[in-house]
Amino acid sequence: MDWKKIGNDIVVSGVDCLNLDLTLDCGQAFRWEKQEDGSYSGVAGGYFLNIYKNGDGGLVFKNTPEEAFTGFWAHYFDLERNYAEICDRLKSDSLLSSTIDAYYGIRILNQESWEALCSFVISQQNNIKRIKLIISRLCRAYGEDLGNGYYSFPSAEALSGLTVADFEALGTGYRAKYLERLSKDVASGKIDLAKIKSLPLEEARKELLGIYGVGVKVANCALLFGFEFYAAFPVDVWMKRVMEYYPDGLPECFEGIEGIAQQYLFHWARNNL
DNA sequence: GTCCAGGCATGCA
DNA sequence: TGCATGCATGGA
Repeated sequence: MDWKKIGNDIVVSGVDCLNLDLTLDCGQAFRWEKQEDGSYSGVAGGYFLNIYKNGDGGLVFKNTPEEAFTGFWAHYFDLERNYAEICDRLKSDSLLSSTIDAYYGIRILNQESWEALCSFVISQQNNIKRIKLIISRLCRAYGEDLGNGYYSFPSAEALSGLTVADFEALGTGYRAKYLERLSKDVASGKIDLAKIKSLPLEEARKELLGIYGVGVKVANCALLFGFEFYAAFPVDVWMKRVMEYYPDGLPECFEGIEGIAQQYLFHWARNNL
């Protein structure tokens, strides 16, 4: 991975295995929208970003300060990780072999713990389109105004004063009571997300499972997308169908990177099952 | 109108 | 421990 500043843009070359359509619109993050020119706009880490690939395959971070790129976006897009090597390894599994060829370029986005946990509590028994709708309302109502109609994901502190009725008004349905308690507990420090991130996987999962409204599926999504546990393997209604292809358990080549394998299988399931 | 979605808490055996 | 049930909402 190599990058340089061109005007106000950061242009990254040598990034293999990154398909923006597949990565930004595959149900791991809910705040990216494709623009008419094919680029993607969204917000993460309190930063607005417009991103696209240029004709040379370079990844263009438009109007992006160097410190935002090095301090946040490079890690968010997991640019330091060798996905080509990872995909080669996963392709020793026969189902993933064809799946990775078909959907090459899905990456894991390293989202902030709070946003990921909160988003996946909202995601339960819900569809991706409506998850995006609810989160968009949440950010517009309580996030920081970044201009041009973009808002940051509201902090736990910003949400800690809301009532259950306030969350219901966003369309969160029966999840409102989970969000109300979660916001207060994270804001007060009763739930320490940074500490959870520092624990071994099994202990981190146990901590998350102790949170009201967080079960196995939501915990594993949060672990994978918000706590950098690449061995977390979320199983939702789609993945349950995929699991019939692995009656003897997951193959050895998934070891340690189960979450990346899962993203390809999830995408395959949604398009083929 | 019915069914479903990146499920969970609760009650009951 | 495992299983049935209720739950809010909006799109198909």
